[in-house]
Amino acid sequence: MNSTDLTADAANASCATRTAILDAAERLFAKHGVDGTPIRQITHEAGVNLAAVNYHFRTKAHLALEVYARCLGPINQQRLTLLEEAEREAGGAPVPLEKILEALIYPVVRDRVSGNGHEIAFILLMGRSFQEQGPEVSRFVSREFAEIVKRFDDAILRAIPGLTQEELLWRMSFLIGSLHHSLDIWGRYESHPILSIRDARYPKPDCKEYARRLITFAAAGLRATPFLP
Amino acid sequence: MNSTDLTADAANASCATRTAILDAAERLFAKHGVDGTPIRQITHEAGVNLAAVNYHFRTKAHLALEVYARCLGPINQQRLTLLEEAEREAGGAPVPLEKILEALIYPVVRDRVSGNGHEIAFILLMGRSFQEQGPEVSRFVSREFAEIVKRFDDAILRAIPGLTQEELLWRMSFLIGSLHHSLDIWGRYESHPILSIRDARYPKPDCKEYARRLITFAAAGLRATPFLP
DNA sequence: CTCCGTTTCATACACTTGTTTGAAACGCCC
DNA sequence: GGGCGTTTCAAACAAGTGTATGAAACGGAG
Repeated sequence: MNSTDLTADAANASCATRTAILDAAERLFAKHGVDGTPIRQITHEAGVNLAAVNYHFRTKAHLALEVYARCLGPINQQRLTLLEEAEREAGGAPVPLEKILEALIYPVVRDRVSGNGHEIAFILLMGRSFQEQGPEVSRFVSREFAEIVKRFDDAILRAIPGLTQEELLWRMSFLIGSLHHSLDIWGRYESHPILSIRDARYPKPDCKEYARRLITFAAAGLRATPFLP
Repeated sequence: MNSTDLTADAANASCATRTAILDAAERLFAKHGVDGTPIRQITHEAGVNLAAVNYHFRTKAHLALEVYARCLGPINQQRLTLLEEAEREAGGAPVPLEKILEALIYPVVRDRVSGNGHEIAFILLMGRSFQEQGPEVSRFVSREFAEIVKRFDDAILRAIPGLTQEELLWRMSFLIGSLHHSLDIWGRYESHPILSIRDARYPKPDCKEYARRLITFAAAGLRATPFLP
């Protein structure tokens, strides 16, 4: 009866209209943002009644929270799985940096390219979640990322001896920014305005090649010898 | 009489309430986004009447456009000035990569730290401008960036022999993403949720140190030898 | 079939949004 | 000071927003 419970609030989880709402909301949230998508558009696209969203999820914020959770969970799970796999493969030795970055980056890229079911990347809204959403969403997202950050920080610190924790903190923010922004460009490659100003156009790289480019860039940035004052 | 003219539409530019609206709008847009800030909040914060914004700027979109223009102009101007200065200093030789990045990054960082007049960085909204705003704003922003991109692309290509244009295109998107995201974190360093999950806390770096960290990271990433398949 | 909890529906409510309107106040030049 | 273009103001408008309500439809258990 605790109304602050986030998962499985009032309804029994699996339900046709419920998941239909979640799917439509995820697609529309990714395209126009949470505040930018009216509930009516969600219900229209999902083919359900307007009141359904207020019945299954108590409010729009709760809906957004569950969309975030449903999208973030599998991705972070995959990240951890890939990292542990790489650690097992490396034995006791430090995991190669490129392997770590692959585990961090690839799940969200793969999800972007019409992955397991929801075709549009919702991960792009994660970065914006701290600005647009209320403190509830922000806290949930950051809590969801807590373990990820800790595990990957440790792995990277082992892979790059001499890198301080403070320097890593900033370089991780650089890395995450690179990931989100370039993913946005990659996802809407054909129609992105900033690309049309270049004279020459190049074919859109596929998922693997894009990830490789990003990993190469990030690995070099992470390994850079810090400027000592 | 051309109503599609963007700069100096109906009013004679300088006017007390007009600039008050622009200032308040810039501050609020940066904090809550364009769609997230009602006109009433702008006029209230500016201490002017509600109808003033529709009188001086015809519509809210026009207001946003002028806010973008007023913020983007000086920053890009500074960028070009710094780059030309570095080129003059280098004679005919290629400008050192770090100098180029400094010219690209420093103006927006400096603007962020309570610069010339408007204290809050509006530059953060630039990246989002393609998602939230209509095609008018997107086209304006991308046109505004056209020269910047071309000039800096050329300079970087000269500084890093062997780097292909296609690879540079992607690495620039990585760099811009790093800049925007880390700037967001840096600006709200004390209260950012993602930072509170780390055990240890470090003092917020000052403007110079933050820029140096980013430049070190980006320079290494740009210089990375591309993975050849 | 009947009953009852669950789900769906049409409709309405209260509120906020951007924009418009017409009158009042202001600042000048003659 | 009178007249007039420019600017400000209070009030209202129409449209869209999230949410609440109560009745109708559904679907098994008795």
